[in-house]
Amino acid sequence: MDKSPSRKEITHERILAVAARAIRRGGFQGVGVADIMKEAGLTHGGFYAHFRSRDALLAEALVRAGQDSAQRVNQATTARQARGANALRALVEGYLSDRHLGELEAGCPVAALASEMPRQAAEVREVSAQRVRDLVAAVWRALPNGAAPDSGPAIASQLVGALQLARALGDNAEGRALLKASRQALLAQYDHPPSD
Amino acid sequence: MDKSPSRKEITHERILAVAARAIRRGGFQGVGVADIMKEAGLTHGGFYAHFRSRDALLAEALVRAGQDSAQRVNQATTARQARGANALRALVEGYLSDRHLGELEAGCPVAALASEMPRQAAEVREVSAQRVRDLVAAVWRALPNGAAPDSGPAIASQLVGALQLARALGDNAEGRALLKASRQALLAQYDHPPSD
DNA sequence: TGTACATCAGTGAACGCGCGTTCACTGATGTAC
DNA sequence: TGTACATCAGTGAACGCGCGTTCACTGATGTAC
Repeated sequence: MDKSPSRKEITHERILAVAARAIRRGGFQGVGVADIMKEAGLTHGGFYAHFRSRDALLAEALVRAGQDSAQRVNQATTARQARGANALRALVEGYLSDRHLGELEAGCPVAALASEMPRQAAEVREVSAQRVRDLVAAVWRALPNGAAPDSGPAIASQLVGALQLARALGDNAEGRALLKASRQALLAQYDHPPSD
Repeated sequence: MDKSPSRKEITHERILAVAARAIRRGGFQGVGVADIMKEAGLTHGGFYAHFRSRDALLAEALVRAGQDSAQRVNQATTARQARGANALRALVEGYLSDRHLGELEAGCPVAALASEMPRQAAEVREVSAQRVRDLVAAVWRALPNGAAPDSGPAIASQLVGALQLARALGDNAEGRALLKASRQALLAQYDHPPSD
């Protein structure tokens, strides 16, 4: 049975929740120990009672961001499936939605951080690689039986790339247009709607 | 007619060439004024005779990186076309090559920097958006006549996404496998080889 | 061709600032009797 | 139930360091005569 969490564990979780959002908002390099602690309602001095180093926080925060995002994706996907979409269509429409374009801070950490990942310390890169594997696996699960094995990585790439290019264009008409084009191209290829 | 460049212009170009590689290697945030100047064989004090600010350098360096990379892509594409590939296949095989996976520093700046772009100063974001538009346009030019209009953004997204995910996995067998899968999926969809 | 001077590219010290990390301390929590 | 004490989470000052930016200066380049 779960022990009820200690005071320290509660604080640890609060720091982590703040950091998981902060790394997506500001990037790995845009996040400071003092900022995180302040946002969690603490002073920076206490940080090292909770984490070995800043990199250790980044690694833990990335894991947390992945969990949060996976849960959100699952909820959104389930809701779309309840309205009649198949698994792949539900995933693609959710991931490449205007909503996800804007919600950088609570969205997929791979899309938010991919180009910074190769530049991180080893412990952060390991967690990063696992986030990528998990994303590819999630796409794979949404594919119909008998899909080509290459489709998992290919579709995952397109999801991440489209969101990033759209965000680079901006959360505006131009960005949304790119997102829509990628979404429609994907659905046309992998999810031919029933002709009626 | 071109004036022969002044001493200052030559130095300016040298700083820019160093910076164009440095931003791809270290990211926008990983690049320091003093580092750039040192690598260009100068002291940091002279920097502000060449650039208004660090952000102004980042913007100019990104333009330069885009030009360098476009030239490389064009050369590689032309070489592959000379060996019989059509324009799209040549582009995809070049962009998603093991070589490009490893040469972060001289490769496509959009793939190297995409997730950092939304976090930059306005002058850097404007140049970033233009890099994205140029990439989509380059893909469009490689498509056969009559291709669906959505294919430009969709394929550009997949190119950028695949390179980034592969780099996050590492310049190793796992990263190359993801790259290969994306490449093959793309070519199977958009460039059905002649059956023989 | 040679000298005198103005221009200008680059130097290096200095600035204020914020970073990651350490540490002696405080004050609240919880246990022992 | 109440007091005494040990534990422990969090505080806040301090550290060394590197950053972007400024500026008075130097020494080389190039023009005027």
